[in-house]
Amino acid sequence: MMDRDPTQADTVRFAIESDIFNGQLAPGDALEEGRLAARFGVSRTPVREAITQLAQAGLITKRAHRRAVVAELDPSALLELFEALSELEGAAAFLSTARMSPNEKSKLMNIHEQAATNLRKQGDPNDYADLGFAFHQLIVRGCHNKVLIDTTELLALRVLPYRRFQVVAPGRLQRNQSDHDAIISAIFAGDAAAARDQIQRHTLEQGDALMRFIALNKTSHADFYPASLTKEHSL
Amino acid sequence: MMDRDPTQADTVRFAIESDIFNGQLAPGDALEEGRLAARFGVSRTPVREAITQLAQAGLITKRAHRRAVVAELDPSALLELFEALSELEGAAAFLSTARMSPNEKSKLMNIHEQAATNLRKQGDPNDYADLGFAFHQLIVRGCHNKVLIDTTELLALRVLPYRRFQVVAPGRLQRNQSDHDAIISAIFAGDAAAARDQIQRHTLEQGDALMRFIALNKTSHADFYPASLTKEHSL
DNA sequence: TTATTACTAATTGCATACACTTTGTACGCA
DNA sequence: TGCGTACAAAGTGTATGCAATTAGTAATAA
Repeated sequence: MMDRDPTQADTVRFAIESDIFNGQLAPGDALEEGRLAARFGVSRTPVREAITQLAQAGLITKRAHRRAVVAELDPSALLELFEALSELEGAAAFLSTARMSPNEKSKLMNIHEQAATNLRKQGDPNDYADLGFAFHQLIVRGCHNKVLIDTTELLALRVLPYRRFQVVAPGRLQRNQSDHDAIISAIFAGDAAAARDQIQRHTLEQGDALMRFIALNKTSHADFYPASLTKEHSL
Repeated sequence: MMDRDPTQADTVRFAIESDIFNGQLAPGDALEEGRLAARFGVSRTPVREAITQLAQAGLITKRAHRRAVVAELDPSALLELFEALSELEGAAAFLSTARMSPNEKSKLMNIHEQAATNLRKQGDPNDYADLGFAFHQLIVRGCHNKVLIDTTELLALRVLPYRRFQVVAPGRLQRNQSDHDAIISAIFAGDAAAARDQIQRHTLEQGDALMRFIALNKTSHADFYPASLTKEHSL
């Protein structure tokens, strides 16, 4: 949508996105055009435009004459989101199995092994999460279908604000890693159907876990937002 | 996104959408904020907002300092779009097989039979096209997953401007109808996997036909836009 | 004639102003 | 005290104006 020569609306939009993914802005938080305008040193016009775009993308909820808020997903909405995402990722994986270049495949394997190492050496769980994100992203992008990629990543973005809820339950990471094992095996074996089924089940389970965790912890969202979440997620 | 109390931007947005789907606005046509504002009797502000939203939805292409144009899809982009759409519809059909209510199923069958009658009696092809659209829509909505439905319909919208290109090649409608036969049979038989495969192949073939037709007729788009296309497509 | 350049007109991006809607608060009443 | 109402403060939706950029046009050179 935006090209070179980013307009101020693009800049503001990106800044707000970052805030949402960083947790500076939590689901349910209100977005006031005036304050944002002041904060970014622009008028309300480009801020409004940015908000409109984010609303269209589903990251923000906007109703006429009411202030925009960062989209809040109740458990059932989260479930739907993950169900749809799992289908999209499954479709992408199916296509990627045949379409990924050797270079893309080796990148994927590389990420996967880095993750394994991180796990073995009990590295930073945040790093592990980032590697997992990259893993999924590489598979999705491997399908070489821009529409499918954009659509999938748009949905993936919508769960990102909830990522910090990710439970680090005992054995969860190992389970994740062995899931990834199965996925990567299917891809390298050229078994597209298996790749689809594996990643679909995997993503669905991730969603299930997250959903249940949130459902069980209905306390104010703010409690779960640690002040220090510095890592920027590349989009 | 919009609720009751539609704002002027919503009104304008809807009007532009209609123009695009009616063919008043063809792919490649420029959208001037000033003229649109004058035409709708509002200022440029709500027009800009409407355009921003449509751009985000993919119906319009917008670059900084250049005027917005109705999105143009080259054959390869169309192919990608249909590939993604076929996966989405396939996923929806898979879920719908188990989730459609008896009432929804009977509605679907009803539409299908109306289409059969239209075909047998050589009715208006436009009516047949509308029934086909409704057929797909009912299946998609039958999955009861709002995210998946919205995502799928968003992509379906993006091909709508090209719908008038639809070839009425000999036997094409019969083929379409027998495809639908197979799909509906799978759904009523409760065979989710078959429903998925059938609708996926079907949608992919529709896209292929359209794509090839457009590729073979590279003349100015305007040639293919008959003046009389009065039917409004319900969204 | 065709291509290139300079210039003008049209158009976009943004700031500002204002009316209308909503939200927060204090008051009055039960 | 609790609830509803009225008023005040804040915020959103839209109109308008202006500067920066693009698009159209005419003049010039090849």
